[in-house]
Amino acid sequence: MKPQTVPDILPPRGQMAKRLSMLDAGARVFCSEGFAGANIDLIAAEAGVSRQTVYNNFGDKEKLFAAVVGEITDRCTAGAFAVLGTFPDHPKHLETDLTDFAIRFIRNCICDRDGKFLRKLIHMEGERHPELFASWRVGGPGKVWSALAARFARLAFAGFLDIDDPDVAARQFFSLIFTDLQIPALFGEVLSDKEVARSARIAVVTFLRAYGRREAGGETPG
Amino acid sequence: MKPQTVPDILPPRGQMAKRLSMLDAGARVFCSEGFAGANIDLIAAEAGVSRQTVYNNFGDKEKLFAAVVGEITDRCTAGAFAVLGTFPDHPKHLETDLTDFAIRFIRNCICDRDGKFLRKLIHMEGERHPELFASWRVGGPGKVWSALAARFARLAFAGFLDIDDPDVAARQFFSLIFTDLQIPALFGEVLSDKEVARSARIAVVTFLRAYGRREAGGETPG
DNA sequence: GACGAATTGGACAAGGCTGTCTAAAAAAAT
DNA sequence: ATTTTTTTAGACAGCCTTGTCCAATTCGTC
Repeated sequence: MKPQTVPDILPPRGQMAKRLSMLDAGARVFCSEGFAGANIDLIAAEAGVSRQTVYNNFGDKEKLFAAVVGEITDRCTAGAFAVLGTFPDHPKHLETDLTDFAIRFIRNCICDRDGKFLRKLIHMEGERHPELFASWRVGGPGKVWSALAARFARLAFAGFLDIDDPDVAARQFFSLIFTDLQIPALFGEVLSDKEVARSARIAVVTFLRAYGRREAGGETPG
Repeated sequence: MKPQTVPDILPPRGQMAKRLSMLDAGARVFCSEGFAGANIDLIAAEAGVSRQTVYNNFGDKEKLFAAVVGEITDRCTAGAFAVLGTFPDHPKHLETDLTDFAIRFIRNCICDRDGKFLRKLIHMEGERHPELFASWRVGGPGKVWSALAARFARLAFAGFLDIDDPDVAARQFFSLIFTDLQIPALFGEVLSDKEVARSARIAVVTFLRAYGRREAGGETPG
């Protein structure tokens, strides 16, 4: 063990720190001003670097934007899979565990900074430059849905749920989760933990009304 | 009957035609280029008027944008209420009638031109200029949800549904309807009638699994 | 400490856009 | 038919932005 050189990228220092700083500032400015309205000088200032450094690192505005999109989509996909790893495969109390899972998903994938950025980036440039998001579409939502569907299928197999089509159930689960978050999210409103918890709770209640086991009566098993 | 003077505004002619044309072109250009990227010359050209006419009618770019937002939000709200008027208050076959209603809603409020414009406008400027959408928020989704909740409550009272909170059920109904449309809509993809019908169908099936009457068992009553 | 790479701040040209102004033309109203 | 209003095309100033270039400076590393 020679702690002299640190080959790992644990503390992003030096060039990497600047690069991340620029991507971060780029995400902020692009999202709030739009691509055309975004000002490279402002991005450089917010990143704490000179404009020339931005051009040195990314070439031009469009390439910077593409890099920002790549960074955000990667982070969002990683975040979604991280939360997916906390799915309650062996639930003690199904409703509670699913609700907690939903809360984690909302907090880490929808209401967080990257989630907001991703939504805005897609809305801004999804139609004009779909190729920027092509890899995200197949590696992000597509895979996340499949993975969640597999978890639901396992729960159904174990007798916790009554599901015909796990893929449909997975997509509808997300949709129900987002029900009351969509409009506030559009206007950048920050949701309190209480609101998030309430949204998750009523979503899971409805989800279980639709997909919970029929024979075993609802909330009072014992 | 003196058809010499036409006080009504039935055929939008003259100034009104130009105004609508400008609002229309403005919506197209603002939505595809963003506010900062939108070019007044291009809007004027697409509207078939001179740039000066745009300035004469709306003052400046921001006022034109506000007028576009007002026009689109008004149209979307009106469209939503028009579809709401076709709700099956006395369903012959609940699932079929609700599915048809959902299809009408998708076609006329989500997948139509104004629906697309509204989503983009909100995403672009909702956070920066929430006041532009304040009246829409209370008069649009808020009222539509309430109205749909009232219809569901009536169906529940008539014994067709089993609903605890009609407001929640109404919002979740919309949410389920949009499940499979969100991402394609983001990328401007046009949905076939088949896809729309399928989305509506599986949404209504799940909705009825959650909120259909309990005692009258679903598909396998025996 | 010394070297090379990266960074900085500023100046700079080229281009685009907004918003105003004007005189001519067209449209509408009387 | 005439008068009034609206529309048009074009020119124009002012401003902002992108992207490049360059000399001076700082940073990371040996």
